Amino acid sequence: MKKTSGEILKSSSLSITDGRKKILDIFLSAPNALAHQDIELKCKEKFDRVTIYRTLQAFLEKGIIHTIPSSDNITRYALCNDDCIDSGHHHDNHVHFSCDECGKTICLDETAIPSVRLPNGFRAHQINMIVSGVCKSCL
Amino acid sequence: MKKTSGEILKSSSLSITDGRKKILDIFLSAPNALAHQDIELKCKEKFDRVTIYRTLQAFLEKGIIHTIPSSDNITRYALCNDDCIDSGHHHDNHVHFSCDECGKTICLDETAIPSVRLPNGFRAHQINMIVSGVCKSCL
DNA sequence: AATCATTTTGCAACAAAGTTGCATTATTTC
DNA sequence: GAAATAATGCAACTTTGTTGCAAAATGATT
Ligand SMILES: [Mn+2]
Ligand SMILES: [Mn+2]
Ligand SMILES: [Zn+2]
Ligand SMILES: [Zn+2]
Repeated sequence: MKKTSGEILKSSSLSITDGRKKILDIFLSAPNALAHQDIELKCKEKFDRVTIYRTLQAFLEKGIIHTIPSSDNITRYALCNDDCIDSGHHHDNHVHFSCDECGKTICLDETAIPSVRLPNGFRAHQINMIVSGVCKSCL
Repeated sequence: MKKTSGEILKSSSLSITDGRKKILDIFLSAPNALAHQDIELKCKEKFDRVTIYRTLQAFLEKGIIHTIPSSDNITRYALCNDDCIDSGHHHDNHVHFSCDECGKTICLDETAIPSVRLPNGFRAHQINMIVSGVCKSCL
């Protein structure tokens, strides 16, 4: 059973506001990762740009969403799995896929990032893997 | 024997200008990846901001440098190995490391990106792996 | 349910990053 | 060296993100 936006906000001890509920609902029903601009287009007339920035910031800190690095320099956000919310720090260990055709970025939640052996002297804390190519829908 | 900036520009059929030579020299002597701002700080008084943008763009297209995706939304550039220049398309298959301490990003040229098995229906064209943590110098 | 303390929001103003058009200057070709 | 071609600097602009502050909304308390 999936949690509602209200429940997620409550369990993250964020006060429940129209803006946060709306933005979280957008994430909950989105099939792909969202950039700030995507969210702005979906609720520009309702909420200020600054509010969206601050909301995303709050969600990030609470472990509700995570960012996805990209070559095109646009920060994209996607929902975390529940563990991030509870534990307070991110451990999204899956591969991200960016489609060259449709431009969409998605979380491959089932695809774990393979381990890699670094040169001596380097200590890894976090690993990101972004694969680009053609996605399932565009093939 | 390392190529000079002039030789690299010539073999990429780019006309040789003071700006391009200077910026390429900065890359040739840099131990880490450079953001636009890093370059600007090193030659602000000499070249216009726009010229730096256009130079980086030209270097990218010619396969002289490649971009490194990052979470902090800052595009960083580093020299490609020679193959990219000759073949005309990028195939920088190494891991990138971003140090949380010193903030520097470096190419781990000797560390190949491990292969990963994607779900059915996805076709990979390019793979990026960015490891963050503590680098050799900061340990 | 009304009150009060605490957060959140919208607005304005700003800073930084990146792009485009165009006249001027530099580089290459002949 | 002259002509053709390409690169540069400047101005103007867009997009992205940040900050301070007053007004509005939320959550806790009575
Ligand atoms: Mn993800
Ligand atoms: Mn590299
Ligand atoms: Zn696609
Ligand atoms: Zn370091």
